[in-house]
Amino acid sequence: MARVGSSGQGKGDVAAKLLVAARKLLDAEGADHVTIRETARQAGVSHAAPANHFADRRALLTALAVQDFDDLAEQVETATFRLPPATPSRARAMADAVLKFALHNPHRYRLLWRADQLDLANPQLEDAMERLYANLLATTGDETRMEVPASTSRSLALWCLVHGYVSLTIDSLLSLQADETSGAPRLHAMVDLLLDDKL
Amino acid sequence: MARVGSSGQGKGDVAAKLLVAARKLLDAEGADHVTIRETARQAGVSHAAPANHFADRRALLTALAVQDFDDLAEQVETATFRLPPATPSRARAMADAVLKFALHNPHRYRLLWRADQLDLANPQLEDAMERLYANLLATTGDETRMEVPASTSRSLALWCLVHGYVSLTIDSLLSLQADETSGAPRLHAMVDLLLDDKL
DNA sequence: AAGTTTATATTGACAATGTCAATATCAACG
DNA sequence: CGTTGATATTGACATTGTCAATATAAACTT
Repeated sequence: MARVGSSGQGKGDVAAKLLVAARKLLDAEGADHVTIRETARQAGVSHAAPANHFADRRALLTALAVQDFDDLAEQVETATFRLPPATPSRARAMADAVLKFALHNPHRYRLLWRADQLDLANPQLEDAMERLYANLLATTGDETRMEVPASTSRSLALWCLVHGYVSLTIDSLLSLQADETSGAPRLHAMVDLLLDDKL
Repeated sequence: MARVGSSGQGKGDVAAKLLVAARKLLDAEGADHVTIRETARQAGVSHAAPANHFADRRALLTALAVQDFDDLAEQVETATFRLPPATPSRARAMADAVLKFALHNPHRYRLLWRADQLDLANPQLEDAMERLYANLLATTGDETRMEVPASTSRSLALWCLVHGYVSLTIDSLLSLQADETSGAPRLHAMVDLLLDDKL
């Protein structure tokens, strides 16, 4: 059984130490460089020890993604919860929060959408994703939760626009000179373009 | 020097055979399963033979991406070139073409944006990307080529919207029930939402 | 024609990885 | 005290990308 807090081991559980090590690797070099063996090395355990806490590499990456989905959801929440729903200013705040998160830690943002590397059936991941989506789709407030009305939704379009822009931006794939430092003004303008005369 | 068509070798150059094998692997299992050794095996050459034609794995994947960028650009062109610029119908046609390409071969579409796996400095890749972007950004026709005006552009917003939707769709990350078979109607509606009262 | 260069192909090796099997350790429990 | 169960370790295996050494054969030079 997993001992609680009995003997004084330096920091915490092995699982926790592994997650810390894996996160450092993710932030430094990206998901592809988060290897089980290097993570174990950084955590100071043998190369097979992680198997007791994470079934395989996918499970380890999924655990990281759960943290990051929650982190992003929280940042979006705190950036928008005070603003009135269905307003351009709230939409801009959401876009800003996502862009800021992704620019600050691109590897984390990329991991969130690497469906091939994650265990999408993981309940914790599902919950964390749902939490984020609940916030994203509540931005324009024209529908409640996951419900998609007849044709489409402003919220969905807004989210796709933001995600597309952010994804391409952090990979420098827009092939457009960025004369603006943060890129946020351009995103603001695009959000306004989508919402103009509609809110 | 590379011999031309001298001796009767079954199909074509080794480089060509490698690309064919690599493409089959890409389509079947995704970029992560396009390994140099398996590609060589499928092409019937030794595991080190590819090194003569592709410097490393990245170069092989880049060669695939060049073909796919060109392919996608061509499909967007043929789907839109007859339609009048700066019209919603042309924008919808562009969106349809991209979505169709991605749904038909998701692994190819994903590869295009895997900046970490591609050699973005490769001139052929740059050309192919530029060709695609020229088409994408000409969809709404409010600017000529790569030129980004003062604030933003409808074209850029349109492209980000389409790319975001398509990316999330092929990875089943929208977490929305798809009661529509193709997903195209929903994308149409979102495109209209962006362009309404502006064209 | 003979010799030399050059491109390309092969074999073999190395370190690294994910994962499995066998074993060891060690605390909790009967 | 002995057993059990969770966890850790070592060792092994197949696979991968890449490099070095070598072989081959065509093309070019003299």
